[in-house]
Amino acid sequence: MPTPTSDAIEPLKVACASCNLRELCLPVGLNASELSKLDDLVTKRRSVSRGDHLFRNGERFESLYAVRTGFFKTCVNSEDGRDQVTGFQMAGELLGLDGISSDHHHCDAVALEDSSVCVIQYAQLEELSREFTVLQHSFHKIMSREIVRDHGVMLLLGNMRAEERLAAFLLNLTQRLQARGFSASSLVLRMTREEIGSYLGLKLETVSRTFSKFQEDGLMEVKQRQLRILDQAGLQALVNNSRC
Amino acid sequence: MPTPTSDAIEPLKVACASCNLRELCLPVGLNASELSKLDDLVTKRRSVSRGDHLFRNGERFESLYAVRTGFFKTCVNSEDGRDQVTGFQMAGELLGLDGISSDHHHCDAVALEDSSVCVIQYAQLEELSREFTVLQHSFHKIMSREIVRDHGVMLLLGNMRAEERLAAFLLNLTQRLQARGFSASSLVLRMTREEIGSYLGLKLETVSRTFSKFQEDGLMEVKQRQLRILDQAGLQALVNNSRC
DNA sequence: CGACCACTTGACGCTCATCAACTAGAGTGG
DNA sequence: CCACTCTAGTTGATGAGCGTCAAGTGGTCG
Repeated sequence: MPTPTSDAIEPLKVACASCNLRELCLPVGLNASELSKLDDLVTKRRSVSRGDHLFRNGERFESLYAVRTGFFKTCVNSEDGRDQVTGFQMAGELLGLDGISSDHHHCDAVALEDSSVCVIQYAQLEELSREFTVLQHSFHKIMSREIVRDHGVMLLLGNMRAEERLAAFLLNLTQRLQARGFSASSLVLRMTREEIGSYLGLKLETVSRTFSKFQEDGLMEVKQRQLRILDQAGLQALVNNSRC
Repeated sequence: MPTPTSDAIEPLKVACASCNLRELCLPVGLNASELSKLDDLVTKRRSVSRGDHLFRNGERFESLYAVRTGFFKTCVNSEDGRDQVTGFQMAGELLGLDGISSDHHHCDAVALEDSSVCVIQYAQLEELSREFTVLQHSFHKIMSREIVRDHGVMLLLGNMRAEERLAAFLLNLTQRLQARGFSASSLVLRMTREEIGSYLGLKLETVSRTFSKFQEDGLMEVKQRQLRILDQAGLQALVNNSRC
């Protein structure tokens, strides 16, 4: 149950121009004057406590959200109660793109730790991107990148075996963390085995077993959610060599 | 092997305004004057023979393609030679959205029957969509719809069993055919069992077996690629009731 | 300290992949 | 027109991989 207090809207001015995520987020490539225009659009910040929803499937779509701090998962659910995690989002990544299609969200977005997001009014974003070619183009690129990413997940779900899936997942995660200035080898998972399993099309027991196997094989150290990659090349080899 | 002659560029004028796909394709919601502007943009048509590529992974991205007639598949391939069909496209559907992310295509698009497409210069589309709000919005909706569709496939690949996957696939296919004025019950597959399997994360033998089982169960008639749906509700029930 | 939840590990069985043999239909050439 | 070939599809036998069920461990929080 989400507590209403956790979704407090902060009226604080958030300056994209001074945000350290501006090279990862929507503002990529904008010049100073364009950035200041973008700031007029991103006027609200919102805090979401761990476990709470940023938005839910079926809710009216009005805004995109850029993760400022924290960590999210998105998941779709079928009528008969099946649940599929479609992605994990960290700082600088955009949430809510699915909502554009029908003015309603098609998935749930849940904070996996206490998080804060920048609220981007979608109507205003469309307006501003008619004015600034660069913004328009980079928004399109972000949507397209999401499509490419999803196709990669389809490849993973359709073709790979459990070990390959988990290895690919870990490499993707560490790569994104590294792009944000974190260590490429040491990380703390924000999600449960079950959530990883849901994303990868596996059961939590299989995820757990595969972690144990990676540890036995000297590829990594696993202490609950504390991970240390010992052999990145080894993980990469697992992903690439389907038959070995 | 693609024959060079099959990719002939036809300089024919293609009028979106008079195209019978305008309610399914990019022009949705545009008025007469906007439609005529769009026509200035969509100046080329291209024919692609069965088996030939419309574009390939790695090629420079310059245009989107709207399927005018025919049928396509798109597939991604990993470094180690794995192949995953990411979608099947029919009349009115857009191809190439993945290319926007990096100015290069990230998948192959192959015609499954002799086909023709409208060539949409992407740079011009961006330009025009800065001018026409409606076009901008409907383009965004198309991209978002692609994301939503991909999430649906992820749910299918991550959670469903073979019968459920095939049933969901068939229902999706007939629904799209019906939207184009074809029968909801009788159809001819344009793709092989292997291509269906690749899309659904199954092997061709499993697809074949599952078709046979559906036939035994009286859900449909299967004669090679000629299908007839006998019990649509039965297929729907398969998709919805994961435990029966 | 006790309760709870995430996680681990083992035993077993189902689903689907794999391998293989066979059939049907389409295209080819004598 | 018939044999020949090629590809797509069907069907059977077998087993690997992962799901399921169950018991147990460890860390966390009230």
